Parts: sequence; structure tokens; C-alpha cells
Amino acid sequence: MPARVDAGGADEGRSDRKRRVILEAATDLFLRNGYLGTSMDEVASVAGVSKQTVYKHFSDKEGLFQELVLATIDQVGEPFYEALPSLEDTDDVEEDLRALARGLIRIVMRPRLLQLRRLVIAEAGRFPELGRAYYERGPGRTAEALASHLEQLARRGLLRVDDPSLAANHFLWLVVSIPLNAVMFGGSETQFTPRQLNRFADTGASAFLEGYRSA
Amino acid sequence: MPARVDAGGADEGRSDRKRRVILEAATDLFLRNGYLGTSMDEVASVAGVSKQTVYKHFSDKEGLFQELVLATIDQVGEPFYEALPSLEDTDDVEEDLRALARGLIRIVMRPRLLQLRRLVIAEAGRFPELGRAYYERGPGRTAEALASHLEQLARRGLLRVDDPSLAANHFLWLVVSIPLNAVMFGGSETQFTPRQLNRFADTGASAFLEGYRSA
Amino acid sequence: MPARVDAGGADEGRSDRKRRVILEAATDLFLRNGYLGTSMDEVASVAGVSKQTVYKHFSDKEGLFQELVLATIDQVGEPFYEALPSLEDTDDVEEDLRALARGLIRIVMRPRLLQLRRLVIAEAGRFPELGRAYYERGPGRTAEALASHLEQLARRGLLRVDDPSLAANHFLWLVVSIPLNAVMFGGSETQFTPRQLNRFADTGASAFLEGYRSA
Amino acid sequence: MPARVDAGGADEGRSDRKRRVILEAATDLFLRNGYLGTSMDEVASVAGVSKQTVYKHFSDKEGLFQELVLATIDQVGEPFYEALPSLEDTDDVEEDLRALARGLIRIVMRPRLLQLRRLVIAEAGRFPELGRAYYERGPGRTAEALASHLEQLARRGLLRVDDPSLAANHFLWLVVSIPLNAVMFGGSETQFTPRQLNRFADTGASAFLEGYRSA
DNA sequence: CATGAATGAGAATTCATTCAT
DNA sequence: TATGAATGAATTCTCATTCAT
Repeated sequence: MPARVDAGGADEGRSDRKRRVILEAATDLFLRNGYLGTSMDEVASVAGVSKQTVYKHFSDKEGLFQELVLATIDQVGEPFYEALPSLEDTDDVEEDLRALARGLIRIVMRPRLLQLRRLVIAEAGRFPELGRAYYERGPGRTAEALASHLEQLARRGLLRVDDPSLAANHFLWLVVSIPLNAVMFGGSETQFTPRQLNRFADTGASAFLEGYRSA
Repeated sequence: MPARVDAGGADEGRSDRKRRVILEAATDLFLRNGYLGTSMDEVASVAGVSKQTVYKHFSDKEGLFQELVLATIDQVGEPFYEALPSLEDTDDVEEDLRALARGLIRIVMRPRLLQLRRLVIAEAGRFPELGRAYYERGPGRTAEALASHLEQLARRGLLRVDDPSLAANHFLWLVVSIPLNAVMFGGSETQFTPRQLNRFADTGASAFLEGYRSA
Repeated sequence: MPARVDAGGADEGRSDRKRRVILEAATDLFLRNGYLGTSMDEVASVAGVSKQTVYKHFSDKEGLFQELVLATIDQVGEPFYEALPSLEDTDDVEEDLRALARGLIRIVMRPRLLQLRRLVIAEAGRFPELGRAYYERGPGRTAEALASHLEQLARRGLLRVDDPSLAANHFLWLVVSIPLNAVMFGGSETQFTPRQLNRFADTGASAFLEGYRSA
Repeated sequence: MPARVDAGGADEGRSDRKRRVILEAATDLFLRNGYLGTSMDEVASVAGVSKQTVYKHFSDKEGLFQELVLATIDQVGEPFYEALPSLEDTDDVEEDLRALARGLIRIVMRPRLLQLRRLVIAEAGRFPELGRAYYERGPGRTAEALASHLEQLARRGLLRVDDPSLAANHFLWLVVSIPLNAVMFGGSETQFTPRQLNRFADTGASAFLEGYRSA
């Protein structure tokens, strides 16, 4: 009796599929060309639908943009936490902070995230909520997670940490700031090799460790 | 007593004056609304001149933009060096790094520079040369100057510095990253009190010092 | 009795119809006012469509212009050949060359072709391809066709023709040059009566015949 | 007593000199880019004067254009007559018509005249008087002069000429039409070697002679 | 008398959004 | 439901002409 079930079983209506296609096209375009630099015509044409269909699914250019940026923030921010859990059961702080730093830098420097970061900074004036959301779910949440981990290490006597949140931020920026800033200003040309990135991670982690080592 | 001579001696013609007025108006607008968000009509109207006059002085929107950003980079980057010389004749490293950090953060966090930074990041795709110029003359040159100062301190036995340039970058970002990133994503609302900024400076300098203190 | 079927069978979509309407309006305007003298606003308004619709069908003013001129060249050049076949089966060379001349001049002097000719000459600098295309498909092809006909007449001993192509050009310009040049410089006022045109045709054909008559 | 005499003796006031400079600049530009394709700004800038100065000397863009085209017509049309007188005292009609044809074609094909011709044709709609003037003083007067010469030859029994004016036109276009039309549609690329031009002249003159030779 | 600036309109092209089919 | 067309304004840039200095 059920006539409207897809073979594949994925119960995604035609409409939802279009919606996703539009979102993907728009995400690519906005990330590449910015908010004002992207037109709804382009979005429709890249998505392969008519403009009216775009407006059926998203009331506004602003709405589409906001939704898509928030989705990308979530989607791109998730892997942060995969890097963390590993260091729980170890006593070699140096090795673990180094591993953590390497994981962190690899995530932060992924092209998609860099584009998103640039886009959000660029539009933070026009869309303050996006800036806030990005900061909270990106650096903010990362720092929080880091803080609790550092606190654990401190409790086990492996580090000396007065203000865990501050320490987490120090660790975070010590590790990622150099390449991150270089790339932010370097257009899409600036590229670092994995080896270079590892070096930034290692030296950053070391500097942190020197400063925060327990007695 | 010669009339018609300016105190400064700058004999600025009518034309140069207009040019400067246009540049100022355009700088304000571009810094506030971005490249695509600013129209040449606005520029002319805010400058109080006709569109023709704008186009007689600057052949292009692109040209105007590039010139103005480069000028702002130079003009805004200069004060970096006022902060440095002070620490030459002292042995209290802690106090001096702290003073240095406070100077640095005060400069970096000036609204004009923050706007410029956001603008350059936003347009680094469209104008890669501006990104490069900003990085070189901004963080790049600052780090260089810092590096040679840290090297001096190391030579005097006050710090342990293997890679002065790396150390300079660590100091720089340890000090400014937290408030800088908070503001980049925070729209124009996010404001820090001088007290807060000083705290970022002090804790950043301390963390650096702990890590780089000589045995 | 199937409804909805056109006599010609051409199932022209709405879009194609609009395209044709735009082309017609643009052709009229460009022929009348030249390339720079015609604005896309006018084109849209005369075509009764919106400017957007014009730009959706033709990416450029240049593109629209080139397409339209090429189309007009083809469309206007065709009747040339209707004038030719008649003279195959005759021995009265004089009568036939005269008929040919009259046909030729009537075609060349049609207002549409004169406008086109003026337009192409005017824009030959900006659009060299159009000049080439016009020359090839217009005078060029006409001369070729004429040449082979003259060659036939020569083979039948009715004319003495060494260089058929040259002879064809001589015939062509002997017949049309006088009124054609008069009109090119005469604005749209200069008009010749059919009687006058016939006289140009007849005297031109005679002069040619005198020169190219076989012994 | 005469205070206002220039050193060089050429009694051309500064004003007249400027006027001439403007005319020259404008002539170059209009010949190259057409009426609408040339701006008064360009004229002023190429002439090295201010726009106001241009307007002091010429009330209008239209006025400037008309004056300059008329001047160029006169200046460029004059050499036509240098070609003619030579053939008065001869009996070798063939040789003389050939010389006449070669002179004619060399004059007609001079770049300046070709540009002028194109320009006048292009603007004949907007400036009908210019078209008339060009035709009268160019082909018109040439044909007149030719007609009286042909008449003389006829009187001396060397040619058979019923309608001198018609004959003159036949001669004129028989000689110049082929290369002239080729160039009109060929942009500025189409170039003929002197040898080619001579061939057009010779064959044209021959064809004419065959047709108009006296019994 | 000549220069820089202003004017006010108009060019080509693109935009976000909505209507009719 | 989705498409082509329309709308109406905005964008960059240029034009011919005129003031003011």
C-alpha cells in the first residue's frame, strides 16, 4: 500500500533533497565569495534549481546565509572533541600535550574551517549573532574542553594551573596563532606542509609546558 | 614676514586637499561597511564632492580601496614601535615584559586597527596583496622588532631564547590573541575595559616569562 | 483534427518567441542609430520586455549586436541568388546582363541592406569580424556567383573573359556603385525612383558589355 | 610700434594656435573612434588643454565635429586635381587613362581619406550635411573634373562618350571600387601593396577603355 | 583666460524579490 | 510545484556642459 517509499529507504522527500542541494551550493558559494559577493542567481544556478525554488525553501538571502553558516559551524566544529579524550590515561604530559596540539592544529587549519572563519569575521558586523555563535561553539567550546582537561592534569599534579580557562586559551593560541594568522592574511595561496604544522604544534606545546609545568 | 606660508611648510594645493578629504571619507566607509558594502556614491556624498571628482582622483573603486588600505596600514602600524624602546635599560625583565605587553595590547586593540584587520581578512581573497602587506607591516614587523629585543634580553642572560622569531611570535599571540579573537567575532559590541586588557597583558607576559625564563 | 499544431510545424517555445522579439527590436534600433547610439534600455522598452529578460537571452550588448548583424547579413544576402539563374538559357547576352543588372541593383538598394551596409562600415573598427562576414557573404559571394555565370557565357562564346572574378567585380560595381555611393553619403533622404535605378542598371550593363563583348 | 608680433613672424595668435591644436587632436580622435566614441575629455586631454578651452573655441561637440570634418574633407580632397592635368597633351589614351587611374587610386586609398570616408558614412544619419558635403567635394567633384577631361578626349576623337558625367562615374568606380570596398569592410588590417593597387588601376582603366573606345 | 570641480543625466550590468503560468 | 519573466532599484563608471576661482 505505501506508494511513496523510496527504494533506498532513506525517507527523504524530494523537497528535503532539494533543500539540501541548495544548502550545499549556497555554502560553497558564500564561503568562497562572501555574503555580498554571492547572488541568489548563482545559488539557484549552481544548485540546478530555479530561483523560485530557492525562495520556497529559504525566505531570505539573509535567512539562507544564517542557516547555512550555523550549520557549517556545527558540522565543522565537531571534530574538535575527537582530539581530546586520548590524553586521559597517561603520565607523559609532554607527549600528550604535543599530541593534543597536533590534533588541534590539524583541525583548525582545515580549508573549510579557515574559509568559514574568514567569512564569519568578514560578516560579523552585518550578522553579529553568527560571530557570537562561531566564537562560542568554536574557540569558546574548545577552550572549555581544554580547560577541564588541563584541570585534570593539574589535579594529578602534572601541571600547575591557577586559572584553567586562561591556561586553556594560552595553550590554544600558543599552538594555532602563528599559522592561523598567516593564513588569514595570506589568501588561499599560503599553505603549510604537515611537517611545518607539526613544528608549530610541538614548539607551541613546549612553550606552554615550560610555563605551566608544575614546580 | 612672508605671508602664505604654512607652519608645517606643506603647501597643499586645493586638489590635494580634496584628495585627502575623499580618502578620509572612503576610509571610514570601507572600514565600516566593507568593500562591496560601500558604494562610490556614498563615498562622494560623505566626502562632500561629486562622483566625478572622486573618479578624477582615483581611477577605480579597486584603486581607491587599495590605496586607502595601504595608507591605513602604514599609518596604523607605526605606533607599534613606540612601545618597544623603553625596555632597553632595565634588569627587571618581568616588569618590562609586562609594560611591553600592555603597550602592545593597547595598540592592537585600538578600534581603527581592529576594523582594518577585519576588513583585510574579509578581502584577502579579492585583494591578496593587501593581505600580504598587512601581515608584513603589521604582525610581521612587530614580531621582528620583538625578536631583536628578546634577543638582547637573552644576551644579557635574562631570558633563554633559542629561536628569537618564534619566541617573539609566542609572546605576541600569548598577549593579544584572547581579546583580539573575542573582538574579531564579537562585532563592534564586544568591548574590554582597560583593566581587562591589562590583565590579559599581564597574564600573557607572565606565561611567556615562565616558559622563557633563563634557568 | 489535432489542435495546437502550427502549419509550419515550428514548435516555438515562449522563450524563443521572446528572443525573437528582442532581436527584432534590437535590429531595428541598431540599424537606425548605430552601436553606441542604441541603449539596452531602448532595446528592452521597444521589445516590450524587461532589461533582465534581454540580458538573460543575450549576455552582452556586444553579443546581441554581433548576433543580430550576422543574422541580418544572412537574411538580407539571400535574395542575391534569386536574380541569377534566369540567364542560363539564352543567347541574348545584352538582354540578360541587363536583367541581371536590374535585379542586382534592386536588391542592393533595398533600404534594409543599405542600413546594414552603413552600420557594418561604421563598426568595422570595433567589430572586424562583422566586416569580414559582411564582405564575404555579401559582395564576395555575389561576385563569385557572377563570376561563374560570366564564365559560362564566355564558354558559349558570348563574352570575352580572361579573369572571371575580376570581370564579375567590374560588372557588379559598374552597375551599383553610382547609386550605392550616392545613398551612402546621402542620409535617408536620397531616394532613387525605380526608373532611375533601371537606368543605372542598363547603362552599367551596357558599359560592361562594350568592354567584355567577344570580338 | 607693432607690439603683438611673434618672433617667428607667423602672425598666429596664441589663441589661434590652441585652436589648431585642438582641431588636430579632435580630428585624430574622431577619425579613429567615431563621433559617439570620442569624448570631449579625451579631446581636451590629447590637445593638452582644459575642457573649458575647448568649449571657448568650439561651442559644441557637434560644432567641433562638423567643422573638423568639413576641414578634413577640403584638405584631403584637394590632391584629386593634381592627378588630372597631365593627360592634356597626349594621344596615347591608354597610357594616360592608366596613369590617371593609378593616381586616382593612390589618392583614394590614403589612410586618412579612408578613415574620413568611413566616418562620414557612419555619421551620415546624424549629420546629413556632412554626407552631402563629402559627396559633392569628393566623388562629385572628382567625377565632374573627370567628365570634362573625358569630354576633351572625346572631342579629339580618342573616346566615344555620350554622357560624360556617367562615363566619368563609370571610370571612377571601375578603378577604385574593388579595393575601396574591400578596405571599408576590412577594418584597418586590410592592406594592399602598391603593386596590387596598380593592378586594380590598370585593369579598371583597360575595362573602361574597351567599353568607351571610339570605333 | 584657463584650470579644477560640479552637475545631472545616462550608460551597461546586476541584484533581491515577486508574479504568472 | 517549479519555471521564465518582470520589477525597480542599485552598482560602477562616463558624458557633455557649466561654474567658480
